[in-house]
Amino acid sequence: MERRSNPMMAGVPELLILRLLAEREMYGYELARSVRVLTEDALSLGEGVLYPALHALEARRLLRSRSARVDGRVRVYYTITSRGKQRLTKLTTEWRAVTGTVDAVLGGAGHV
Amino acid sequence: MERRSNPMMAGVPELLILRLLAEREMYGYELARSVRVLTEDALSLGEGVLYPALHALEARRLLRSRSARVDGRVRVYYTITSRGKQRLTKLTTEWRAVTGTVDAVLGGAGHV
DNA sequence: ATTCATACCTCGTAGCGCGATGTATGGGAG
DNA sequence: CTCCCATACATCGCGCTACGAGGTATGAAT
Repeated sequence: MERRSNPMMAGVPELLILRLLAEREMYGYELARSVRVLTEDALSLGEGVLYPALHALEARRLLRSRSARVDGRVRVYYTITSRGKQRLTKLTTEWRAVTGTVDAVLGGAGHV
Repeated sequence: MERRSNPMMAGVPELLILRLLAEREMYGYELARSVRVLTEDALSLGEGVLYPALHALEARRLLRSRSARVDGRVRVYYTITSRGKQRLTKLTTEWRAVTGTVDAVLGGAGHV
């Protein structure tokens, strides 16, 4: 019955996925774990978000995937494409613009 | 035909409205103008976002409103309630947590 | 008489996060 | 040998939200 799903997370999964894959190739489950570890559980990339996001990103050709069997289990490894890198750059710029502007309003209050 | 509606804006309207009204009482149209001016057009609080948001906020008792006729035109002035202030504090904290964590991932890349 | 700024409003669409749920395998505990 | 947990993939449906488009009405300026 927990219905909270923080709207501030909108856009964040795509950004994080692209950013982490820009570093190195990873598989889905590994991405989820990485986010948990990197952010010390401040953010979580749940499976209901992660896998659909990966499929959508691949469909948009921002990622490419390969399957591999490791220790009997199937893993799907994802790599960022050059289009993905461009998208990451654009998203990062947008992110800084939006958050920077909001921060300015939150901070600099009454001077207008 | 412009269908882009930046997902990063999720949660931002509520935050901005509460923040600006914490400063002083304002009416809807004034809020829209204030955001444009304060952010130098970096952000816009369109009417399709603004008015539904104000109504929802009032329904949740985070705002209170009064109507006034000024120069023949009707204006609806909004004031933040104490519950609204609490909500603003909570949202601001959340905002800083999320953006701070994402920034950390964006910046500090490969050290894990 | 027309156009523009002010000032309010609503509707429909589309996008997205997310919990819940499902499948399957390998390893360790009992 | 069985049970459970971690690994590893996946989908579905709900609900929330932003936002363009469209609608009404007034006052001032052209």
